[in-house]
Amino acid sequence: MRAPYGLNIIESCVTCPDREEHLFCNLPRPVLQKLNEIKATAVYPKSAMLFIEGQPPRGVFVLCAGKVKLSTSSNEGKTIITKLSDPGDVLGLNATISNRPYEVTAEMVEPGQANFIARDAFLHFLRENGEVAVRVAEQLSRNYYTAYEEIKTLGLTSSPSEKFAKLLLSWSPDAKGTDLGAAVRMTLTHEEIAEMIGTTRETVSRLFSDFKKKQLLQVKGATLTIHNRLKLEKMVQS
Amino acid sequence: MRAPYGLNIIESCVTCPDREEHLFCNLPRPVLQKLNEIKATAVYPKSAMLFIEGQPPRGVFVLCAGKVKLSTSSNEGKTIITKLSDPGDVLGLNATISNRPYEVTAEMVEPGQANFIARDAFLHFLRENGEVAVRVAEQLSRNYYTAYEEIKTLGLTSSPSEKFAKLLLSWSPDAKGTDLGAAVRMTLTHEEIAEMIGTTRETVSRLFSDFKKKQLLQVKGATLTIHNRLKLEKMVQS
DNA sequence: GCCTTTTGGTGATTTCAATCACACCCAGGG
DNA sequence: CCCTGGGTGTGATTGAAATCACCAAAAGGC
Repeated sequence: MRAPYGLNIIESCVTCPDREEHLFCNLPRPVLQKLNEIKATAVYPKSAMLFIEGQPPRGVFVLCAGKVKLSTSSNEGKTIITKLSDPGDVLGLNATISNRPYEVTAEMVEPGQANFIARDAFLHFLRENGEVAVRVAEQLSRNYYTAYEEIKTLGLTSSPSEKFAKLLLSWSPDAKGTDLGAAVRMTLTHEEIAEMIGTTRETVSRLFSDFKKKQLLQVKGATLTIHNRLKLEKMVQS
Repeated sequence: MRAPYGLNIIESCVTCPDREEHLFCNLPRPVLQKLNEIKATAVYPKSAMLFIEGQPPRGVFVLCAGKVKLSTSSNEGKTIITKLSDPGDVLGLNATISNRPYEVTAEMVEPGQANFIARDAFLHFLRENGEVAVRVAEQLSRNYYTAYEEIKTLGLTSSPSEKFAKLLLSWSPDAKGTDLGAAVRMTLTHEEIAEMIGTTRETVSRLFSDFKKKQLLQVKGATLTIHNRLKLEKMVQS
């Protein structure tokens, strides 16, 4: 069973930007073949939910194309976005491994495609393929580190401006330590940015104004360019 | 090589309160025997540091006795306490598995004892003992969930009073949903509580006053008793 | 026991972001 | 074309917690 426009695990891996980061990249062909047998590919429109926080874990989703927003909400309606996932990411891994409810909601923010692997088949596959199990452990460990970074940001970063600077820097990981202006395509609304740094829409609006005034960045349509990366770096404490 | 006062992995496990939670409990004797061969037991005084945030991972520590405080600091001196570990917990696991620097500082808050297993020996041991590797994956997954809970608390819980209520509830996990007063021994200073819920010492002081006034709790020496658990539960949102 | 140090209590003041309240822009649909 | 609605900019007001500034109480050290 082939994916609608030819994207499946094998092919998506060919284009992985950073192969060691991805669970199923650089596996021997026969193993990939087995993976292809147990996966089911589907296309998702914008705003489709792959899974919702609290649901029992059905299995994992390997994102092939599109962007996914991972978020949690309090029952009062406040929402935090914890991660934006790109193609290659494996979603729902923790819940599937530990058989606990999904801890986040995964929603497509750009239409795309994902391979679904049901829990039973996935666990069975892991048991048969030790090397993949090791990768899963490594991936879990990475997830943990990401979560820990988030804790440090939320717990130790005091001001919204600092968190905002941190976020901007995370968007232009290249040109680290240099003063070169990096251009990033920004698809998020101010509301969503607010949910990423734990503040309000209005504050994000004001932050954009301030940062523009301070010559730190520039916005033209959906393109955000960062001038003065060094100043931004000086703003983040830890 | 026996531990100074007879506590080693095998014996500490006999007293595990919740065995499935612990990495090395209920393993077959020969496996435990191998573990005993590669471990080194040491006694630590109060305030001893097992490891410090940022250090390269030397290995894991299995806590046998005492209490350990895990914390992170910003370079501005602000500190958050992310966890208090009890006997049976494995410390430094993530760093050791993924060969990244320790992400936290582990400091004894009560004098105690721990078994140290050096990284190389530990990884070798895991490779030889698949069943333990699986437990490691499960433990990593649990660590992730704990971290995620922390994120939810930090990101979605607005007021200090709510976080304080949450913390108090986490201290009396028994009598869930009942109105029975639970007594807890409290060894933390207000300063440390502040570091756990991300607020200031003064605010914690005021919270204690408020909660006493509202008949929610009572403090006598180091013993804290919680009345009105139900009201506390109503205070926490998610 | 006394003296130092750490910890805890509480008022007064300040500050910074949330909230409220609009007004504006611009894209898409009928 | 206008009209609707989501997204955005910005002032005014408010409020809750940080900060500052003490003092009191307890815990150790000798």
